[in-house]
Parts: sequence; structure tokens; C-alpha cells
Amino acid sequence: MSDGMIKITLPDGSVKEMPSGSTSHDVAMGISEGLARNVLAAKVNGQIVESNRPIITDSTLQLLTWNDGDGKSTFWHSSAHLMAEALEALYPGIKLGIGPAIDNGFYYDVDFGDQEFNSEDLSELENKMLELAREKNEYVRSEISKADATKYFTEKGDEYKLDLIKDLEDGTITFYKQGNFTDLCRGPHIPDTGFIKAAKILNIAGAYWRGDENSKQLTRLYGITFPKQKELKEYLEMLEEAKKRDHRKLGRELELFTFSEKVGMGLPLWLPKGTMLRERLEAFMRKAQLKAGYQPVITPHIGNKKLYITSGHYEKYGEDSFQPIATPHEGEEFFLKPMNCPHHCEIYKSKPRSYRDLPLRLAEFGTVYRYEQSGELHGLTRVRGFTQDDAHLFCTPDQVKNEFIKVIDLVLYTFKALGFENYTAQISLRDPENKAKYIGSDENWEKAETAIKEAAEEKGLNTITELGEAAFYGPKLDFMVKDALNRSWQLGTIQVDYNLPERFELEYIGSDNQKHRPVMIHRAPFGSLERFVAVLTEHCAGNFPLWLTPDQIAILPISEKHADYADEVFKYLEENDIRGFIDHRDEKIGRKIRDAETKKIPFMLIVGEKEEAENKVSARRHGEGDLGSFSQPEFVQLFREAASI
RNA sequence: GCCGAUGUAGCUCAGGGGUAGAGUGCUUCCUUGGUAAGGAAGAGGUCACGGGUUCAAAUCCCGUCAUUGGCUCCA
Repeated sequence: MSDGMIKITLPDGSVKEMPSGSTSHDVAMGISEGLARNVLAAKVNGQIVESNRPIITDSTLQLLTWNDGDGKSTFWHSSAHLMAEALEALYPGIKLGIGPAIDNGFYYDVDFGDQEFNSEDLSELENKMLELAREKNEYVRSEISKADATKYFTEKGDEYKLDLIKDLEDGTITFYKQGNFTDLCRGPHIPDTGFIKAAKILNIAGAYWRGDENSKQLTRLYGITFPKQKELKEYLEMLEEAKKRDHRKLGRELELFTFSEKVGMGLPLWLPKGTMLRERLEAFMRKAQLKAGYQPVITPHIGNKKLYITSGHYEKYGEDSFQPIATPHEGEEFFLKPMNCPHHCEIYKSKPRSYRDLPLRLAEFGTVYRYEQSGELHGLTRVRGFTQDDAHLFCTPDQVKNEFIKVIDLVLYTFKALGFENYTAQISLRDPENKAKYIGSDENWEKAETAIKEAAEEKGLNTITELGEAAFYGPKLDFMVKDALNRSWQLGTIQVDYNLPERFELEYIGSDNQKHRPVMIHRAPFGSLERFVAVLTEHCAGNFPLWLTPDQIAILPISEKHADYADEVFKYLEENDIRGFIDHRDEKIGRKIRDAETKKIPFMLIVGEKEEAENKVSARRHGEGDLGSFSQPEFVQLFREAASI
């Protein structure tokens, strides 16, 4: 240090010696000019800062570019400032709420006051943003006292910023200025607005100030920006593709499910084809669970109010649930079951349990009903009646880790069978600052959290750990899958529960002949059949895995002269467990092919004079075209090979 | 639940103060056709529901319900 040199350690472990006060940008320049041009920000000792911030002590450094998640979010956060600048230029006197980066882009909450803003004004705003971006204005950071910050926004008349400043500590407040726009902001930002080459405002929506519905509603403008025009184009194409894959649209087109106003909102009706698909998923899981030592159980769709008083759910959710069903005489009250755990606890209690009985794994495809807020309902992903692939594992504290490993195996097996290749696991632990709000002993929490972490590590899961995200009753592990369009969905979940065993006074006799409390683990690899089918539909764009899809083949006779032969082929395939239908319509073959293609039927079998004479079929694969002709057993062989991939 | 948008044929949508249109699907007939749309005819709608304004409302206004984009919530 005496010679004013510092050591900077890069992610690959290499160490650069630089004069104290060098910036991340300087380090990047030392590597390559091209890299330096692309550096958006830097992570110095784990903290994200501007690339022009001097580094004065030995540090670790990660240069952030567009390819880093943190780089992207810095870029988008800076874009939110750019959008605000453009808005202020176009609509003087507006007031601004908050403007953070989100997973895909950014938003800014705006109070337009008396001014009108609607979707016709979007392209003007986009153009203004790009115009300002071309000025390559630097994002300039300045530290400011609370008094001066308050003075600035008082003069500007922006009560939202004042509301934010109120909660900030003096001495920690920073402003960022680019061009004519100054904002209260913690930062960091990209070097200048010139990095932003493409901008699109995607959506306008209402949002309450601070998420409080009693506060004023602001206009939330969602946008996205890119360092290259081409990337914006690709992103917009991806959105188009997502629209095409929307499970609500495909669900209707493929006749999987429907809704009825008369039945009630959020209550899906499974159509025959959807039911076929769903029952195959259930059969798949049932088989896997039997192998893994689960015991299926069945419990009723309603439960006495007392059950939910015991479980504590009545107190927490009673008011916001479907209200109780009354009986004519006894004055009892029954609730539609909102979860299966209390019923399963009662099964556990149906006889004394020994440690030799544990782990006890009770599984049920349990249909549950929850009164979700009307505005929350969405296709099959958020409904009021749904079926969980639920199971509850009752075990000793020492068995938690091994049970977690087994459940993780089951979840990964499921993902693999259904084509989800990208997933991460989120481990949700206690907030270490606030242990009082969790139920259960410190020792047990410690044990379970360690068990989860070790289980995840042993299975080689790619994990992120969130402190304070655990439920009050126990830590959990959730699987986040990425679908074919790179969108994240939460699917499987595994949760430890110390609460219900306590409330239901569950016990087992240990080897010491003493009573002990078991640990309960909730788990659902699919989550719910409804949600899973929705996510799977969008993931595979309705082209379900062959073993799962409702119709695997369509037999297309060239003309009605070949109807009998078509029936014969169909019968042969049925005998070989291949399912589908014959298109007996009086249509040309081109038409039948087109219709089978739009219905996403994996295999089309064309049968005509030639095939009948040779006792063959002409096979065609969805999306690929003609495969040539095969004898019937040859096709079965081909089909089986395709099914096992 | 809150704010905005939307609601016309099974589906996708046009139209619009003077009692309704297209494409597709459906039915029937003709056609018996070889790898993504053969032809013709026909049926099908209280224009979401309720109220108001008007000589007249599917159209304008209000309310309700539902769908939808968000917000909040999610055992």
C-alpha cells in the first residue's frame, strides 16, 4: 500500500496490481478495449457500483456486462431514469414514484396529475427516450444531505420522493443526474445513456403508491431496453411466441379444459382430452410414489370447522375462505378443504405410531378449494379449485435430510420425464434477525435448515438461498423451472412443518420408550395438476411428450374405400397400446393432414390403395413431414423408439 | 378486493341511434381425392345481464356480472 498500489482479484482468481484510485473501467481497459466498452457496472467486494468509482483498497472485482444478471438490472434501472427524463420533458410537472429494474425490464410509477397519458403516446415516449439516449449523458452521482434532498423535492413539489426521503438516514442519501433529470437514487448506474440503443414501453397499468390500496393510484409504465436493436426485436418475437403458447389459448384449441360462468370463476372443467392427459400425469406420479415408499390415502373434500380450528387455519384464513357449509340439524359447520394436511394428520393419529413406522409417507391427489381474490384468477395457473399431488412425510428429526434427498430425486425424475431441463432450487430459511416470529425450537430449525442445505448440495442442485423467506412453520425448498422461452415458474415444493405436529399433538414412541414429536414434511412435485399442466403446455407449446399426449396418432384414409383397412390398422395399434383416432371425414388427404398438424398430433398414418395392397402405412411426423412407408409392426417399433427418447 | 381495458355466431374478429356482418367451425349435398385448406347450399346471435335517455338502443349513460392487464394476496 505504501507505493499506492492495490491488488485487485478477478473472478478467475487472477490478481491485477493497479494504482490505488483506479476504476473498474481502468481494469477493463487493461484487459481489452472491447471489454471496457461493454462494461456496464462492477461488483467490488460483492457490492455493485459504477464502473468509474475509484477503488482504493485491495478488492475482488467482477466486471458486469449485459451478459450478467446484475449488469442487465443496472442497465434497466438506468433505463427507468431515462424514461423518467423523457416523461418529464414531454409532461412537465409530473410526479414520480419509484422506478426499479425487474426481471424483464423496468417500470416507473408516475403521477400525471391532470395530464392525460394513454397508449397512443407510447411511441412518442420511446422516441424521446432514444433521442435523449443519443446525447450520451453521463449518470452523475452526488451525495447529498437529507435537508438538501428534502429542499430539492419540496421545491419540485414531488411528495412521493419526499415520502421516500423521510425514511432514509442522513448521510446515506445520493442523487443521480443525467441530462436535465435528477433523481433520488441509491444507484448504481451505467456510465451514460448512450449504451441504450433500443427501447419499448410494453404496458401501462395502475399501481398504488407503496402497494397500499388506500394510497393514491399511480400510472405504472413498464418498459424494456437493450444495448442492441436486434435484441429488442428478438425479445418482441419471444413475446409473440409466448402469446401463441398461452395455455389458455392452447387449452381451448386442444380441448383440454374450459370454464363456465355458471359453474363459477376459477373452477376449471376438464374436457375429455385434458382429463386423459391429467390422468396420465397422475398415473406417472402414483407409480413413482409407490416405488418411493408412499402409501396412497383418500380423504373427503370437506372437514369439520373444528379440524381447522385445531390446525390454526380457521383463525388465519377462515374469514377469507369459502364460508362454511351448515348442516340441517346439528348446527355443525364444515369447510371445503383448503389443504390436505389436517386430514392426513388425523390419519397419522388413527393409531399409536412407533419410530419403527417412520418415515410414514401418506400421498393423495387431493382436491382443495381456496377463495382466491377474483382479480388473481388466471387460466389454470391460479384457480379456486385444484388438485395437489400432495403427500405428507412424518419422520424423526434425524430422518429429515434423507427424506429431502428422496423427494429431490422424485422431483428431478419428474422434471426429466417432462422435459424441464433448466431448474434451480430456492432454499428459504429463517430471518436470522427475527427468530421470534417462527414456531418450533431453535435446535430443530437448525437441524432442518442444515438438512435441507446438505440434501440440496449432495444432489448437486443449483441453489439460491433466501433468508427470511421461510414460512412461519418451517424452512422450505422450492423448485424454479425455466421453460422453453426462458421464463421462470415455481413448481415443486418441499416444506418442513413444525406447527401442525404440535397443534395436532402428533407423537411416536421412540426407541427410548418415550413419546416424541414427529417432523412433518409437505411436498408436491407438480404443485397442482392444474398449474403443472398450464406450465407444461406453455413449455412444449402444446406438443406434449408422446407418452402423455391425448392422441398419439391419427389414421388418415385417402378415401372411404380404405375405411376398412384404416379400422384394421387402428385395431392393431390399439392392441399395441397406441392411441388415437381415424379421420373418416369426406375430405381430401391434404385437408386431413393439415387438420391433424394443427391439432399437434405426433404421428399421422396415411392409408390408401398402395398401403392396403402392401399391408403397410405411410407415416408422417408432426412438424417434420413424410417419413416413408412401414409395415404395421415396423411402425409400432418406430413409435416405441420415439416414445423412449 | 382495488384501478384500467374489454364483452357482437362454437372460435377469431369487423361494424355501429333505425331490430346484424366476415372468416373459420358445424349440418347436408356434390366430389373418391396421395402428404398443410376441393365445391355448393344451409343452420346458427335477446349484440353479457339489468336499468335509464330516446319516437327508436346492440350502438349513448348508469349499475351488475364475467374476461383481461396490473396492484395487493397466495395455507
